[in-house]
Amino acid sequence: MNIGEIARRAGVSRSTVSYALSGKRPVSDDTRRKIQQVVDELGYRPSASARALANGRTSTIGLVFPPAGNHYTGMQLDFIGSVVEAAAAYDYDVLLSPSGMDSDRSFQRLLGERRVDGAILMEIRLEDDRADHLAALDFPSVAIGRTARPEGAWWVGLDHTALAAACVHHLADLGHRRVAFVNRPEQLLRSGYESAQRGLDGFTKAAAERGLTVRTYCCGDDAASGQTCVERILHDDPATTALVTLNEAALGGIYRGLAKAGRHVPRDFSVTGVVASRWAETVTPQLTAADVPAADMGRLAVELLVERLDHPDTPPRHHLLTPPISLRASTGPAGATRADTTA
Amino acid sequence: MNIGEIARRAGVSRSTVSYALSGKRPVSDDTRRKIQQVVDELGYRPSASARALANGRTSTIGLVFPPAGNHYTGMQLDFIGSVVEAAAAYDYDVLLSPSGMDSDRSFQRLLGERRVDGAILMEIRLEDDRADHLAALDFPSVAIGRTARPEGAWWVGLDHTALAAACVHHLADLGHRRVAFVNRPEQLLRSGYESAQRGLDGFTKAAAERGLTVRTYCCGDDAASGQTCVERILHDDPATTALVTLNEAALGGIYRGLAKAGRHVPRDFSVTGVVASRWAETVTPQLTAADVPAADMGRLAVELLVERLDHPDTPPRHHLLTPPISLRASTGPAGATRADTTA
DNA sequence: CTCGTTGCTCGAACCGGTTCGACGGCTGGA
DNA sequence: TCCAGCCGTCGAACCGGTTCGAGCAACGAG
Repeated sequence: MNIGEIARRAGVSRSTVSYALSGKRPVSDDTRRKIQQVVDELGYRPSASARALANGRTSTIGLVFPPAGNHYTGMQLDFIGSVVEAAAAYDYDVLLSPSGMDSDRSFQRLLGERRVDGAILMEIRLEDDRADHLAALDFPSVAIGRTARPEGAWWVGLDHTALAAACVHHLADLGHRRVAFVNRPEQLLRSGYESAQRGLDGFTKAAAERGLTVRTYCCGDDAASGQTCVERILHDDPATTALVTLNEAALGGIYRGLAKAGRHVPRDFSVTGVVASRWAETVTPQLTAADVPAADMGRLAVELLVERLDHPDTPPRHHLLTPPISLRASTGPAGATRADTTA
Repeated sequence: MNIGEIARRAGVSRSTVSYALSGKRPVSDDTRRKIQQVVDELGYRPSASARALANGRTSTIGLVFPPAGNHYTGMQLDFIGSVVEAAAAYDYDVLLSPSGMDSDRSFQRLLGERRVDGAILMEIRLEDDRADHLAALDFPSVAIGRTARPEGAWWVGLDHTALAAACVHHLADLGHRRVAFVNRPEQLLRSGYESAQRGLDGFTKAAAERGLTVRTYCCGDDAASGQTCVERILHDDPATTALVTLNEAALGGIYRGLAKAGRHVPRDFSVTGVVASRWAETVTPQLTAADVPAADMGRLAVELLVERLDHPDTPPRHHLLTPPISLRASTGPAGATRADTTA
């Protein structure tokens, strides 16, 4: 059931079938109907590979996500879901590529073998080999997150600096003076992982502005690490009354650690951070947090990429999002525990 | 930089280059070295589309996941991650396809346009259009989950009946007599969603065996629904002392509902169910549950599919997994609340 | 009636690989 | 010395589409 078969049965040439189906040249009504009938009868669909070979477009976009071994977070799932959905709306398929490094094998497949028309990069670093590589090749791509010098690039990102700062201000406004910061794992921070770096930066600067006493911690992406981290925090400075976290996966453990230490949230201890709303609402008490609009970001990334593919000469565009803090139930005025602090 | 260019620079014919790279026919060492050198210099990689067109294999597998609009659960993320990883190990890419119905557009793209060599189906129903369709076409596919009549099919599944029963027995052994079942959303149950159906079945039968008094509930896939559901349970029968759930996403809400109602877990109320371990460990107290080995299942599915692709005439194979219940901290002997029940 | 348009359709070339049959040169045995 | 056989290479055909230039028929204008 290739195009030749259709042509034969419809009594026309292959090119006429092609034109009838693509509409790129006029075809008489009679002919078109005849062809359409044969196509419907046989359930014919043109081969994606052949079409891709002929016109150089695969109608597929690559979604490059973090190296294996990493634990996936809920946010990433939301990204993937929304990217796939948005891509489908533009008639693109999504090819998943687990990739880390520049010279990664799977990365080579995407680009070198021309499996995709463009790519969306997740989990950006401030200095990002992959992003640099793509830019050097002028390969159409959109980053979810922005590098240290995002000027000439296409991206959709979160203003992690501002978000972390907003968390600090929120806590400072409530009277908290000793605040901890629970970041993503040290390995990610050190490798220049954007949200970890900018979040830490925003936290530190805002805390300095408000004259807070702070400690910052790295924490593994799982509940057990979260619990351990809280233990360390309370051991290092028992007078701590609040924390800010970027670490979604550790959240459950953080709560558990606080409960074990006898700190009631939000009466004795406030928790806030940057987390997707779904997860903020899962924990009890529900987390007051800057909601990461993962679904929007995925959709926006696809829209930018499609635009870039359709109009190769458009100047770079981007979206920098700063979602507001959603007040839920995990933060409250400092006070109760100040007593035993001063004691 | 196509194969002709390489051939010209190496001073050989296109076919020789092809053979040198694929190794399908012997090539002299001199020639091979010369070709390899040119390939390395130019960073040549053969076009995936052209190769797919020529030899009829795309080296891509399709991962068909649930229709958009569904909320994704943590389990699904683990599946996706492990499938992608395992596929990469076999040199396959993974194409994501959001698909529900048989005649779905994106499903048509995968099969009709021959974008993939085989497919993995997630979120199987007992009567599954997609699975039937694939079977009818003899299209290589592996289901994650099994249909009502899985005989001739390839699949890797969980014995939900046995798992739910195991939860019941665990609770009954602890002395619980009035137990609730929190299922996935009603819409999923009614559409014949496998885990919801078989889980309910296993729960009901085991409860009857043990002479328990039970009520079963459907619950939306989010925290708020979980909370509401617990309220309904305690309203319908305040003497309920335990529940079994399949609903990962509602878990946080279930805990919250219990806390709001003043039931302490596990002292006054036991909770158990079928949940991926990552999520069971996130909540406090950690959930005693049958751990869904999502990562293993993804890997096994890929292995089966690859085997089926490599040996088209192998008789159908499958894996039925029955992970044990991991004892954590959310279940305990019935007792404390028996007092006010009998009162 | 003839010529120039206009509107459809056709054949051929091309995209970039793979694969098959054939062929030339070298070696070894008779 | 001659021929068989083997090894390595080549040219051509093919996979299934798209696209371009050309050709043919019908039609209106002069």
